[in-house]
Amino acid sequence: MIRDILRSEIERAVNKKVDFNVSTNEKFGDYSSNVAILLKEDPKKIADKIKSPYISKIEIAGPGFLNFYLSEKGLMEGLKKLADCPKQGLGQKIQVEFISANPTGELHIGHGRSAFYGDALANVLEKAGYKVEREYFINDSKESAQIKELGKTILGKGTSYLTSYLKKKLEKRKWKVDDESEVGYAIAEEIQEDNEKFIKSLGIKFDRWFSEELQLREKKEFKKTIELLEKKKMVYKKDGAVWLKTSKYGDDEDRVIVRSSGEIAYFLSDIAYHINKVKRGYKKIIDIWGADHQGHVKRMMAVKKMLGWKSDLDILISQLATLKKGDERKKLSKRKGNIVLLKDLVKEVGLDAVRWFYLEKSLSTHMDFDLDLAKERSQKNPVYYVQYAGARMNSILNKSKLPARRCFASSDAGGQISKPVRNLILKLIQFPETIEDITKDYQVQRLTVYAYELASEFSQFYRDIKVIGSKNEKELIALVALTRKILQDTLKLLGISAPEKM
RNA sequence: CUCCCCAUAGUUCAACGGACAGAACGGCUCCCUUCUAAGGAGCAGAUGGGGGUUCGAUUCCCUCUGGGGAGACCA
Repeated sequence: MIRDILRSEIERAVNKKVDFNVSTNEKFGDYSSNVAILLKEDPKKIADKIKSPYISKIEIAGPGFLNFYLSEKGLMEGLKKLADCPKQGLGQKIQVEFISANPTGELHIGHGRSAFYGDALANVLEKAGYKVEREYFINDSKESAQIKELGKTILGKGTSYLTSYLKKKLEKRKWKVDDESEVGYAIAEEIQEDNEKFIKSLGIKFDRWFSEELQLREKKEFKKTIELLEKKKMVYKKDGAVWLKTSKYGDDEDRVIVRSSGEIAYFLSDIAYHINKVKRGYKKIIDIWGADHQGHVKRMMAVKKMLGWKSDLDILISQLATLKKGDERKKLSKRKGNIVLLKDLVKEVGLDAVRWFYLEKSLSTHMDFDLDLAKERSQKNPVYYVQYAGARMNSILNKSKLPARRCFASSDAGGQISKPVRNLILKLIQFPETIEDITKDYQVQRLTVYAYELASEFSQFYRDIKVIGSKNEKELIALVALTRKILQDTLKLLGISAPEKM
């Protein structure tokens, strides 16, 4: 990346250890750095020491920033680096677990956050060179409370989860056994199957569907986990229940892992699951949980410390969506029935617009879900602006008689790079930087910002430069082809289609 | 009562501790003999209050206010 090249050029010039920035901000040169401010040195002196063929000009501005302008060679170098994107992953294994909705009903719009965010994050990490596994945990243990609850409803002894969807599923069903666990599990499997189908239709592919029942409970993993924790002397009995000393490792209090009834608590299952994951040798495990699980973060982190897990564990919390109707704000609640299914939203608004709608927001934002706005946005969504720019690129490439070469080589510039071309190149070379930034801070919405900016930059280029018939047509076609490639890559990471025509 | 998250234009959202806080939608002006006007150019409009750390704070710390979550031997 050109940013890294500039960084090392500066490092060489100052020859000191300092954690400085090299950033882009179109207002201030192509790249800019605060190195002089941090070192409290005369920026001019530092600027004079930097000699690089990639830099054509250094400006000193503001409270001592160095603003860099790339030379033609710098621009071309940046474009060359596009091919080998970032490489920080080096094939390390990362696991991303997301959605993991209970198999007791359909996915609602709250699940959409985890779904699209997790998918896009996994895509980005993959692009950055990590080996990513996407995993979905199915809470389907026959011992678990919600499966039993579901079972009760099925047997007519309760009303939990009783949606029209479930009612339809239960029509004309007769049960030979009178066992809540068994019937609950049977129906949960069917619901899960429906959900998996639906998730696939969203363009999300999981590498592993991890069943709590089959891969933990049936394999006696709960028992093994308790034994392990006992061996570590981390458990004790109180009031007939088994407790884990999580408070020793940063949790607010100790937690029950086996209830006095002998049933296991969900927390134990979660520990067993994470032990299973850790054993697989990931460099990093990323869990995306709903806001209702935020209270569990501390206890899981406590277990990580307690057992000395080697894998990094990042638990991301997706904040709740609230439903807004006019001035009224409602909590999404299954019980109150003001739940909106994700499939209905997709049906109404379209998958591309829905994905954009979700992905442009950071995970920690409390989403105010205004259904009317979402519908309105189906027509005014920025995603169409981005796609439209892509369609224009296609149109140019199709109309030109010249073949689109892969590379926009230095010689193509013909000695002079015009402003619109230059701006477009600068935006292109920010692509790997955006990927790198996201792998560090997981702020996936940067990608939608980037996509929009790239489309916008291209639209200006389109206005100013007539490609077909120009004397530089060959070079410009190569640039357009490259832009299309990067735009397609970006949309692919977001899981959004790139139509050839609109 | 304790813990966690949030508070930015009229609205929905952005902003690795950096410069003059960006977009979109909505409002107001302009631009179609030009490779797709689903486009482009421009105007108006915002960091909840008070402290602190820093050369520099939307960002970090404290506090107040206002929202939302979590606080079961439910998940």
